[in-house]
Amino acid sequence: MSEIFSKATLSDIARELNITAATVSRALNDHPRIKETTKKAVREAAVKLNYQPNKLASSLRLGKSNIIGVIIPSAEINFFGSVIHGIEKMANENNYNVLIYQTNELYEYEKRGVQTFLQSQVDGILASISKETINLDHYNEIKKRGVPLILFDRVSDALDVSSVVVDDYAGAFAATKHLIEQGCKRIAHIGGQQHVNIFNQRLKGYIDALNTHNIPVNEDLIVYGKVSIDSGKECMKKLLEGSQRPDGVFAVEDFTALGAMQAIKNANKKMPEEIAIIGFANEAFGEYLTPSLSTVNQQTIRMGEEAARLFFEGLDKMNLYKTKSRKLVLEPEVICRQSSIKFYK
Amino acid sequence: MSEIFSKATLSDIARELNITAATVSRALNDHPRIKETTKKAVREAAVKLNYQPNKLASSLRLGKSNIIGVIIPSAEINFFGSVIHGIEKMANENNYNVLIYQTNELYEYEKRGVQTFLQSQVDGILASISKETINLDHYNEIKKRGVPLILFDRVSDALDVSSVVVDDYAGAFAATKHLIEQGCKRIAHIGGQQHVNIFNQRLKGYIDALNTHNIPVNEDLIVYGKVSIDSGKECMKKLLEGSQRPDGVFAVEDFTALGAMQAIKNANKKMPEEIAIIGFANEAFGEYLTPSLSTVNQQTIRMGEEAARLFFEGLDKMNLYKTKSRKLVLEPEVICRQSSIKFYK
DNA sequence: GTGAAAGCGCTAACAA
DNA sequence: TTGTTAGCGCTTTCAC
Repeated sequence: MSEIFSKATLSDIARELNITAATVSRALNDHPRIKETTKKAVREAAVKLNYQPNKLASSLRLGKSNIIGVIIPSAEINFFGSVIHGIEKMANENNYNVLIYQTNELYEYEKRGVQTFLQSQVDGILASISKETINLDHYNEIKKRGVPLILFDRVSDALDVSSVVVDDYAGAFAATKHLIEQGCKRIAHIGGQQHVNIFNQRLKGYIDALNTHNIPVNEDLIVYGKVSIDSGKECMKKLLEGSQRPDGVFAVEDFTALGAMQAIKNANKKMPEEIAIIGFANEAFGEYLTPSLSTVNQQTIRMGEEAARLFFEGLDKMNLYKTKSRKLVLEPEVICRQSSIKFYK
Repeated sequence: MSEIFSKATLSDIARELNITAATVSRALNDHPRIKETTKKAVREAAVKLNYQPNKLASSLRLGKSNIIGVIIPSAEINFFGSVIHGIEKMANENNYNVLIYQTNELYEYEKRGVQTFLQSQVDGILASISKETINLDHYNEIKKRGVPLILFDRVSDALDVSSVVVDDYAGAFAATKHLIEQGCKRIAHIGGQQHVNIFNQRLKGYIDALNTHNIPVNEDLIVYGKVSIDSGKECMKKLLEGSQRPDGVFAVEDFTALGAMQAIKNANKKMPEEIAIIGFANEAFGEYLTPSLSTVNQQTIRMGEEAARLFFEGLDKMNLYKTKSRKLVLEPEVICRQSSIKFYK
């Protein structure tokens, strides 16, 4: 392989045709005042020389990279994979690229991600705040620099930026109501870290659903875990050993529900007859458990699309931060499966 | 909010301190021949002005972007999420960033992804070939431009590049052998598209395991599907309706196995007593099915790490393509769960 | 319709 | 130890 790796530039094409780089640039960008014949010649030379535009150079010149930075807690969580799918779909349609940064739910990584994105001159940042994060200075830094910021799913009211969330409160309310309708009398809740907004909202939805249906809220039926399979198992064990044996469980999300189901099986309780259970998030595995897991669908792809849409709309308006920030709330829906259906209508 | 969004540059710092931008650049990069006091002053001014380096400019100048482009079929597949995790880990350690492009298993998107990456001046591309792809010109283009290319998982022997794969043949052999050891006599295989290398290898491993153990290969026990839950269900139905009722099934991957399990349940057959089953890939859900699904672990995170490592090693050698391409083969291991264990030792 | 020239922000060779 | 200068590849204003 003796050939030298030659990357052709605008000037190479220009030299080939005895014109200037400026003309070549205009021709390739389909500038109206360039002769058709010139454009044709340029395009042909570009193909011949195997020209690929250097986006770095163009971005530097234009002050615009056509890159969206996306910060997510983990690419291994199905939910975020789906959201990214939605974001990429919109990005592709608008000729944008997507850079992804995983925080592994760690504050330090999140800070690094923000910094990396700012240095890479991304045109906007879409982010979902990690569980560990409490200090939000790095996000304020983004705003301060005039870089559009949109939050999705894990948002914070302390930041005045546009965001897309699922109505966790409504979803939790509906899930709890569903259990009530199935005849459950002692409905427990396995919650998550309460400083995380969405988990707190789900707790509230649960409580209000009980109140609305005149079922007393029993503190002994509420336990808080760390949002994982193991934690779900632990929490459920506690509930089963408590004095108030629940006949229904609303788990803060599906992995927690999964752990709880294992604990219930270990205790030889029947689902849904003795204990009905419902999760949240519609993770892929839920459909295939035995019994299949009822859950709440969050419209993940749509969330990604909407987050990207908010970003692009902000671009159109020239400056996102000049207009009032918008909060988009997607309506979740209960998915009834075997784990919660006691009565067949 | 009246403040102008001002992005400080090297010259801004220079002006502040009455020195030149070159010195500032050197100071921030900790150049040895810069006075300590100067460095200190520069760093302080940088903080004061809230300076963030413009990586675009630096990359353009250096001809090096410190970005690795990763092409994957889908971020929603857990497997690839894990691999990315491994890649990002290595990338972070080496001060690299990761750009991700999803092909959705489509050839056209894959081509676009490659082009986008080349234009973005990524320093290297790690890719997993989509199912639909047959023409490989776009990958050859990467090589031709002297950009390092490493393939992982879905590789092609037609491309002479370094790669990381799991030994699919060995994994399939071990999985089939496991079923034989459990006493299965009529072991079926639900395969995938045979032009996809890994699926073909798994078929071969299955056949050779049977041969090695003197079990005749029965064509009626081999069916080919499209690698999905529904397809797995369909294929299993066919097998159950056939004349050669299998007492063991090796499915080409876990989703296929999942579909097959549903078909088996629908037919009221007992697992593993009447039909034992094992999948491939160790998807997250397998552990939580009833019965839990035996499968083959592919060491996904490790795969990402090794792919990235191959890239960085190539960098050290100045030019990846000057040295012979390396094929790294990770050894998979059978994970025995309830779906396949007939005898407890 | 095209050319000339300048500059985006950074770094490196060469000078001093 | 620091300054001067040039240039990475592209786009755009101003000129003709």
